[in-house]
Amino acid sequence: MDSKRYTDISEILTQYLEKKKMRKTEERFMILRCICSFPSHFDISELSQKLEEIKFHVSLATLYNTLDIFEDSHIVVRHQSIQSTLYELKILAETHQHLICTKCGAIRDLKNVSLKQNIENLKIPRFNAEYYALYIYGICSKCKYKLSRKKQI
Amino acid sequence: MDSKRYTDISEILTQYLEKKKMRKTEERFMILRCICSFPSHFDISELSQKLEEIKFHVSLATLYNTLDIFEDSHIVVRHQSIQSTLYELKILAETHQHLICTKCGAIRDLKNVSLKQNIENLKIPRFNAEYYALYIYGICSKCKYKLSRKKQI
DNA sequence: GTCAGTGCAAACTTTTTGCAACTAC
DNA sequence: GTAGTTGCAAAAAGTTTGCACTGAC
Repeated sequence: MDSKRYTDISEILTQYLEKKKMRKTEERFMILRCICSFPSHFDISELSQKLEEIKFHVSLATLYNTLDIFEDSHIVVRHQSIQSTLYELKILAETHQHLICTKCGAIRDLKNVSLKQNIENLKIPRFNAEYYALYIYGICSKCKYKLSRKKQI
Repeated sequence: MDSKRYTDISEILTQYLEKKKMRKTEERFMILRCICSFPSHFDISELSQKLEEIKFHVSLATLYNTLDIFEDSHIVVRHQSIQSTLYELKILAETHQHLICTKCGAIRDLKNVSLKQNIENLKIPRFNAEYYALYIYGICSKCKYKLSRKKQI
């Protein structure tokens, strides 16, 4: 687990909970610690599985509830994918754009710094932008390969 | 209903079905005709409702199946929103730049031509880009106004 | 001690599937 | 005629909710 990252982000959570007069439960911090160990996107079932692995049982209701809190406190961002909802640490999501294959649903990250700056520097009237998500849809190389083989047969 | 638009798009569907050796059923063309009458995004239940209104009953299974075909033939694009899946005619979806208020959930469209061109001209290795969606999250002017009034009280 | 937070299971929503009936070709 | 489509209902998958118990404050 990335303990440096966890230390920084847990401070954000602490301040958020204090500001909202919510309780600092063991579950909330353990879930956050677990999320910090994911290198990229994850869904509820992967998170639940990882928590079971370290013998820390949390109910589904609590996971959903906690991720709503993390989303509201801008610790994670939510991506709606075809199968289920994916989450990602916001600090990771800020550095990239998403490539989504419309055949298999796989998500890849694209890092284009100038595009990132272009979007962040947009002047939008009557709107306070906080963060963004760019999804580029298409066919990944694996599926393209499969499709081209199908045609040959 | 926009019959000019329907005439053009039904031609795309006809060619797609012939190419794939699939049947040109009444349902498929009536669903397309109905979709052409939506000015913007719609979901399955809105589409179903609109079809009932014109006394053309179609089962849910057929609607889902048909929209998969329309997506594959690039007639519609799919947006995963929090509540349910939204669809939109691809020709309407020229601007995929959405502003989403994190307080009230309102969606506004942003038209920034240079950003659009920037994204469309991206060179992405091992990925065939087809279309994109940019979601910028933040606070809309209405909610900002409400928040500022709250603080005064 | 109090009430927000949690666990569990049931409920709910959206989407998919199996199968019989139908129809475009 | 036949195989692709459709309708219907049941099933599956993901998420939310109700309620009793627990523990942070």
